[in-house]
Amino acid sequence: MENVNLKTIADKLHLSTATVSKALRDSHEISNETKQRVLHLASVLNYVPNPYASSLRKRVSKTIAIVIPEVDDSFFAEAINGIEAIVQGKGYHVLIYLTHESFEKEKAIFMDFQSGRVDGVLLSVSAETVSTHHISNLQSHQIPIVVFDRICDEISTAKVCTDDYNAGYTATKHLIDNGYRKIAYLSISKTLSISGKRMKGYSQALTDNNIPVKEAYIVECTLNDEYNNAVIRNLLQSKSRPDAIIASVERLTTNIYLVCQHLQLKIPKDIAVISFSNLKTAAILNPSLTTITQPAYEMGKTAASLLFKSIEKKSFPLDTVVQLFPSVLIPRDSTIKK
Amino acid sequence: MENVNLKTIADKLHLSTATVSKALRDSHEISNETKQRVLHLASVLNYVPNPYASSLRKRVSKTIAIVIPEVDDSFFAEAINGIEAIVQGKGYHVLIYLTHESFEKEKAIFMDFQSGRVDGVLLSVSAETVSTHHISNLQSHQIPIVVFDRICDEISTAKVCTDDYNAGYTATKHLIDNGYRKIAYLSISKTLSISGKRMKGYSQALTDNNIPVKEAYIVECTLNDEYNNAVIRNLLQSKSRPDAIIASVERLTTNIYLVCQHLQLKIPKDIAVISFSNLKTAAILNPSLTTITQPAYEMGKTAASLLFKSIEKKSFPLDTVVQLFPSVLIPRDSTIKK
DNA sequence: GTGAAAGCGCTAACAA
DNA sequence: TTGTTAGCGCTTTCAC
Repeated sequence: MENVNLKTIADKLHLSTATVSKALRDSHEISNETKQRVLHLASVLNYVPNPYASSLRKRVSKTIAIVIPEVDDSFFAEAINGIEAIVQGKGYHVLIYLTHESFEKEKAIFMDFQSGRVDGVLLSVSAETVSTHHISNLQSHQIPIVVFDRICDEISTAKVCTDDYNAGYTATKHLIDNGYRKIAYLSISKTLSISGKRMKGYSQALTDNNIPVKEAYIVECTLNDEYNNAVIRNLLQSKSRPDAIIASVERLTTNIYLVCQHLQLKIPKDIAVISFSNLKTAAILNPSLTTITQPAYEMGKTAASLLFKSIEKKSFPLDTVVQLFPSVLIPRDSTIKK
Repeated sequence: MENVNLKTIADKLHLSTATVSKALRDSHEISNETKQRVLHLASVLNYVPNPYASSLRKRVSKTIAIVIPEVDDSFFAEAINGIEAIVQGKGYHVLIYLTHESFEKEKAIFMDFQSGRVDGVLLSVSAETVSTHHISNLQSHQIPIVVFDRICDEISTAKVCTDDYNAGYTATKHLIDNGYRKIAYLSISKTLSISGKRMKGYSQALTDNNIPVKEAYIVECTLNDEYNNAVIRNLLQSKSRPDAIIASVERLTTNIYLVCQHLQLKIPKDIAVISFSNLKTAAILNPSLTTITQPAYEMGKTAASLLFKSIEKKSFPLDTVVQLFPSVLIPRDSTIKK
C-alpha cells in the first residue's frame, strides 16, 4: 500500500499542500467546499498525517513520558490507568520508561528528553536517585515535569503525593494500639524521600509512645527477592525478634508472608504485618493484610492533568503546586489479634 | 537553555552539518581528528539529536508500540518487563496503549500507526476484537506485528503464546482428579481465541471423563467488578451450585474469593478454585491458590526479539513463527481437599 | 480563498 | 576527507 501524504491529496485535487493542510485542520481561510473535498478524499485514501513531520515543524510532539521504577506493582499500574484516562482525552501518546530503581538509567532517560522527544514528563524517582540535576536540567529546556508518589523535595515542580509522614505514623500507631511494641520497618532506600518520610513518621510514633527506636529494626530491602528473603529471615530469627513489621512497599508482602510460613510464625499472633499496598488481593490473603492504600488512580489523573495544564499554558506555575492525597489505613487481620 | 543542533556545532567548528552528522555517527569518511573535535564539542554543548528530524528523514522511528488490554494484571506487567529488557538493549523507545478491552480503541490505535509512528507493534488483542482488518491493514504498510498471549489465529504473523487448549484441559483434569465434577468456567469473551481454546480444553476434559458440559456452568465475565460479583454470586447460589470454578483470567480471583467469603462457602471444601494467574500472592492467599501460570517475562522477551528480527531484516518471515510456551499448573490448597 | 516558498533538524547522494 | 544540495512531510508566513 502506498503511503499517502498531503501531496497525494493536493495533486489529485489540483490544490497546493498548503491548502490541503489548512483544510484538514479546519482553517477559516479555506472555503467549505474545498474542505469537504479534501476531507472526503483524505478519508477515502485513508490519509494519516506523519506525526514526526508535524512534530519537527511545530516543535511539539503530542507525546508525554511516564518514568517509573517498575510496572509490576499495583500502585504504578493503577496510576498508569489514571494517567492514561487523561492522556487519552487529550489525544496524546505515552512513552513508558522503567528505571528498575537505577539512577543511571533515570539520568540517561532524562538526557534523551532534551531532544524534544516529549512535551512533558511524569516521574516517580528511582530508589537510587540521589541528585536532581537531571531533572532541573530538563526543566531548563522548558519541558514540564510533574513528580508523583516518589517525589523529591529539592526539585521545584508540581508534586502529587500522599502524606507519607502521616502514613508512617498512622501505621505505627495502629500497631502500637493493637499491642505491638517491637516494630520493624522495611525500607527500600535510604535516600528516597517517601521512604524517609514514612520512616520519620514511624520513629516519631515510637518516640511519642515511649518506645525506643532500634537500629536493628530498620532494614533496607532491594529489588532482589533472594536477598530480601534472607534479610527478613534474619530479622525474624534474631534473638530480639520484632513482633510487627511495616513494609514500605507492596512487593515485600509476599516475602514476609512466605518467610513467616517457613519459620512457622503465625500472623498476627507471632508477628503483625502492615504494608503500603494497593494489592487487590489484600483482603483475601492468609491472613487478610492490613494496608496503607494510596488513591493511585486519582493520583495518576491529577498528575497528568497538572502536566497538561503546563503543556497547554506554559505560564502555568507548576512549581507552587503540591497535591497531597490522603492514603487510608485499611485494618484487616494481619495486625489484629483475635 | 539554548537548543543545540547540528548547525550549532558545525558553525563553531567551521564545518558543514553533513560532516558533523557523519562524525557523530562515526562514519569512516571522517578523519579521526575531526571526529574527536566534533564529539568533544557535542558533549560539551550537551548535544542531543532531534529524534523527529531523524525519523522523518530516515523513515524509521526507533520506537515500538505495546498494545494491550490493561496493565493492572501480573501477566501483562511481567510481559512488559520482558519486552522492556529487549527494547532497552536495542536503544528503542516504547509507546504504550491500553485498549481496556475496547475493539474501537484498538482499531483507532492501529489506524494511527499507519502514520509511521512506530517501527513495529506488540499486540495482545482486546476481548471485543472480532475482526482483524485493522491488523492486516497495518501489515500492508510494512509494519511488523507480533501478537502475544491473546492471539488471533486468522492473522498471519508471529504468535507468542501458551498452549491454551492444553492449559484448559489440564486445569479441568486437575479438578476432576481431585474429586470435583460440577466444574464451572468463567470466561471473559466469547470471541477471544485464548478464552475459546481454554474453554475447549475444559469441555474436552469433561467429555473425556463422562461429565456433561452444562451451559449454565459457562459464565461470561466483564471488566466490571460489580457485574462479575453478581454473576459469580448467582452461580454459587443456584440450586445446582458448581463444586469448582476455573477462572480464565487473574483478576476474577478476588471476586470469587470475596463472594465465597460472603456466602460462607469454604474453599476448597465447598468449592474449588483454579485460576489462570501470574499473581505473586497466589501462594499466600487464603487458601493458597492453584494457578495455571504463564512464563510472562519470557514471552515478552520472545515477542520483542521476534519483532526486532523483522524490524532489522524486513525479509524475516514472521508469518511462519508460532512460539508456544508451556504454562504450568501449580497445585495449591484451593483445589485440594484435606 | 488559495498558493508559493521557506524551513523545522537531520541524512544521503553526489561533488569537489 | 569535507561540503553542497536536496528533501523527508508538514506548517506557516506572506503574497496574490
